[in-house]
Amino acid sequence: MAEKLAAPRGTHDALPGQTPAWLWLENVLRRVANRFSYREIRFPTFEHTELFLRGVGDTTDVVQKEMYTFTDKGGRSITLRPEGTASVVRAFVEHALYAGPLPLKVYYIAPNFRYEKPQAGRLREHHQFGVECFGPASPAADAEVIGLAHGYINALGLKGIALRVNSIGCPVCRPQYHQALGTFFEAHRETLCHTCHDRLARNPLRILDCKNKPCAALAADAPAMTDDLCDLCRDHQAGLEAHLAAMGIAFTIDPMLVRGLDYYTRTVFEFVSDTIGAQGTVCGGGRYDSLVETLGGPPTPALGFGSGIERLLMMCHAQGLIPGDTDRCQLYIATMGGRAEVYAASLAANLRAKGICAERDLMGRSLKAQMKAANRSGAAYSLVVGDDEMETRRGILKRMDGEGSDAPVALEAEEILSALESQGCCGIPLSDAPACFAE
RNA sequence: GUGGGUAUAGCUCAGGUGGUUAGAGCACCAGAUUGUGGCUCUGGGGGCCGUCGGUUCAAGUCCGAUUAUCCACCCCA
Repeated sequence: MAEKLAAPRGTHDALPGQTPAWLWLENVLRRVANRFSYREIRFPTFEHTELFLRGVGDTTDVVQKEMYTFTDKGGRSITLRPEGTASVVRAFVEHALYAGPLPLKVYYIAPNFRYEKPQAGRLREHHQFGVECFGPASPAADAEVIGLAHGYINALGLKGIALRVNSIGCPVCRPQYHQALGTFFEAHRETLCHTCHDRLARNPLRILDCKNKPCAALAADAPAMTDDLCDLCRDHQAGLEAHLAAMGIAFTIDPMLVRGLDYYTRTVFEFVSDTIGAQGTVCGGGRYDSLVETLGGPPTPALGFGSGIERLLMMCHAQGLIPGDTDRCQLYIATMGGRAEVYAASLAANLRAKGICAERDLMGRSLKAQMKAANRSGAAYSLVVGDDEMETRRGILKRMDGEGSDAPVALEAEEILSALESQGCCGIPLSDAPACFAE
């Protein structure tokens, strides 16, 4: 054998045994998004590097040291998307969706790429369910977006996830706060850690998020943003809290909550679990009222969140929430002899066209081994086609669960189909409604 | 980018202080009066013990490096 290759560091395959869990999760997410009238948006996996420099912010770690950036054959600087919001906003502006009816509500399920050191719940390619809502400035929208996240967490049955909310102000009040923070931390410069010295110069807000004990202790005494919010931000925050309370969504105000992406204004929030390791943020987002304008569109308030699919899956696994695979084979056709094998091919094809999941041996196995395979496939019924059956044109539909009685049947697709249907084993139309609308 | 743990079969792991042909369970394949699965029993295939170098008469075992992986910091989902 030739030398083996492995998937790149920090990436994972979803093997056939694991994809049912992904599909289940994605379906729940799509349905919940659908209930809130969100529509799916799709966008490229790579963008011009400048989009993220301008959108995410060039002081962020994500942009400074985690992007997969390369020059393409045309000499353009291209970057593999590190997060979804910038792409959605770009599409919103590029296609002038601001000229259409607002609010515009979109969701996506897409991979993101960041050059990080892999860890529990942290990958170099991870998948995100994200939603973005363009147009509304009202805190009702903040509450609805948070409500959507709350909605799928409930729909999945997840326990032990806490919601933390904060306001980081707006372009009017944040500069004052920055200044207040700056002077406060400047006075205690010697107790700050190395990285926080850097933060002090670039973005003192980040010091609040530092986990180093001395910094955290200092941060606890730092002036809180809530004290420096302008009236409009204060009203907005109060409105959000009132909405959340009315919706029965429990939350805590966390003055230390700061997000690492520069575009956030006012509301920021996180849904956090402490059961999946150190990387416990399962959903994070907020309002970004200036981003559309920053990326060349008209001033348009907007907000959204991103939610890590892999982290959600980890939690669902840990809490035993993932249902068994229901995509089982319905009929396994076992054959003996060349004539039967060819006939089984036509039977299987006809039944599949009628929406039955029909399986047959492709490995040239003995009848006994075929029955084993049938059992393993989870098939509800099996049908043996051998010399006798080819002679009499009749066979026996055998129930693989060993219960009830086996049914004689003529060896015609139509007859087999009606026999299956009479036992409640029905075909599924091959052009079904989209999964998110299926009940 | 910084720190710690681990690396033996497809998977989960055994292999005291170095000592002949490296093991188990699960999985896979084949049989158990030759046309019928699940349970049981029997047998089989499959490992340059992550890689390279060092110590030694002798290395899966000790030392070093390297790579991968896991966990934590940082940051984020």
